[in-house]
Amino acid sequence: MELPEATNFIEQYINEDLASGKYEGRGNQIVVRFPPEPNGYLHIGHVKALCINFGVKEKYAGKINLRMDDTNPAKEDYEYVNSIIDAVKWLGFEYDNLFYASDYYDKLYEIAEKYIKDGNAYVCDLSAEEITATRGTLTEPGKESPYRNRSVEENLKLFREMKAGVYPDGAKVLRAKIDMSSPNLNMRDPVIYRIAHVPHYRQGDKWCIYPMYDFAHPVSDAIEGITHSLCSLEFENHRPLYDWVIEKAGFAQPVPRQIEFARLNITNTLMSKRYLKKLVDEGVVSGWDDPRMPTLMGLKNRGVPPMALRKFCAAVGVAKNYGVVNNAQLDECIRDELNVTAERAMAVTDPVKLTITNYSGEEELEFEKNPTDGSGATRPVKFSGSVYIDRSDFALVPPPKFKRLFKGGFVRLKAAYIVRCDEVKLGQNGEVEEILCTYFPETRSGSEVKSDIKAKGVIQWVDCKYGVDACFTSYAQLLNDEEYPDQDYAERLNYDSIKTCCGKVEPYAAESGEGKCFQMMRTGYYKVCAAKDGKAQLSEIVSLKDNFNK
RNA sequence: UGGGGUGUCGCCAAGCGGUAAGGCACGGGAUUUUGAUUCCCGCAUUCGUAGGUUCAAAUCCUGCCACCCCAGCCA
Repeated sequence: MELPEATNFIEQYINEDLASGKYEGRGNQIVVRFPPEPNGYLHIGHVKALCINFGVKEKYAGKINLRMDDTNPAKEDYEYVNSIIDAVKWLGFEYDNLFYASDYYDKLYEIAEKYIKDGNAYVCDLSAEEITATRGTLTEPGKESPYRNRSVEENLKLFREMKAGVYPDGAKVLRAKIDMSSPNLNMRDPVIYRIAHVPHYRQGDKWCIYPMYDFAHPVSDAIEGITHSLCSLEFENHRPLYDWVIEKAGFAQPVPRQIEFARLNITNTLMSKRYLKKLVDEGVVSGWDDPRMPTLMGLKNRGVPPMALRKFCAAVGVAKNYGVVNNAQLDECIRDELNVTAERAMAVTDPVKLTITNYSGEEELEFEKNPTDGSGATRPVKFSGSVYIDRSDFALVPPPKFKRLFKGGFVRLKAAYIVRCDEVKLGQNGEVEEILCTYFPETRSGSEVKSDIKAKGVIQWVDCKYGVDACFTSYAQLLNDEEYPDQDYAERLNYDSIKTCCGKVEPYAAESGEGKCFQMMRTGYYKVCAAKDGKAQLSEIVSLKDNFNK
């Protein structure tokens, strides 16, 4: 059979498995799954697992299930399953089936009874503390439970009573009977069922015993006919148990194979659910969808295009090395995507008035919507000869290599004319108040007439007459680990992480509709938000590269 | 101190016995009505380390070192 070229070690394994012919009876179909527990919101770390799994499905024309790994009723809720589904869809991934581990509870229970009948599981009366105490240590073997050798009949009776609700939480557990002296702690008679008189968000009060991950996960994979169960590195130690569970359950070959990969880490990006929750609970952020959060809802809210996240995962690759990707790589992927998808608009965040003394009247000029998407589409932009430019685009004393405006210098007003600064009006504190310029009609943008007048730089502007008041929000970089190793993440996020300033923006951008993304020329990529207090609101997605001052 | 993993450029990451891909970052240059984009060019004689096998090793063998994971009735 024709095998696709493997681009990472997971695909190599899949190719080997395919080549071995083990899936011939199933038409060589590869089946994978993405199994989040619905106990929280998906974040950027999950995108890697998503991309890997959906990537495999795509590459091998296989199937993929979205499976809610909901075996702990105390933590799970529909709120999370809905948010997970939304996030997966937002990323543009289409799954073949939506499954719930909780739908397998009957089957799981049946297999547990089989374990008992086969002498592979027993009901243990030890308390949680006692089980911990007898588990042994890294270097010493554990001690066998005194209940380890109960008869099949007794185990069955007890287990059925557990299910019937005869015992309180913690009174008894079902344990797999494996090897208390195994060097792998996971094999020392792990608990596979616990009693929890807690209603399940989907099953209600039907159950008071719930299967543990180590039992439910492999069985769920096997039930669904998963061929490759991809998970993160910390489950490597569980693989022998994974295989044991499936083998003793008696599933027919071929059975799923677990393959582990390194999870995603990004510098200055908090990825642990626990800390993320802390930020929400302490009110450091406005919620799970705060634009500073690395949750998919947060990223979406910030204006990050889903494709940028997928490109990022592709760039990062898949391996087993523990690594931390520099967040510059993420930023670059976001820019890369926005560069071709975002329209351009002009905005000034720190306005200074520039008046052209020899211009009168007004006109409509052509402004290219996006010079990089190849469309060449333009839109009109009104010009009245009196504009706001950004304070940083003018210098009283131009630094070396300065390409923008200074007294006596020339600069092009983007899409308009080249102007020369003749005079500068200063305020009481010496700050620039107004810049007076002369414009040159023959330098009109797109003009056929050749002009000898040249300008080294091009700056953006917003017309005084038509410009709209705007509020710009930007999210500062978190303090980095090297400089502030002891700083708490919550503090880092809190520290000046939102900055706002008021300026002017073109009406085109202000009226373009909430959610639209623009590159505000040299100031960065921004998302349009709902107007507030009569002002247009623009929030930064990612800053633009700026090589000046390097 | 048991077991399971991992160590290739500042950061990710290919490589699978035949003489170090790529991306990010960085440096230089060209084009540009965004100091953006685009486009060139440069960027590990060396693969944790010490030995060994081989005509030939990042790739095979051995020892050592470093880091990560495992003692939830969480997933």
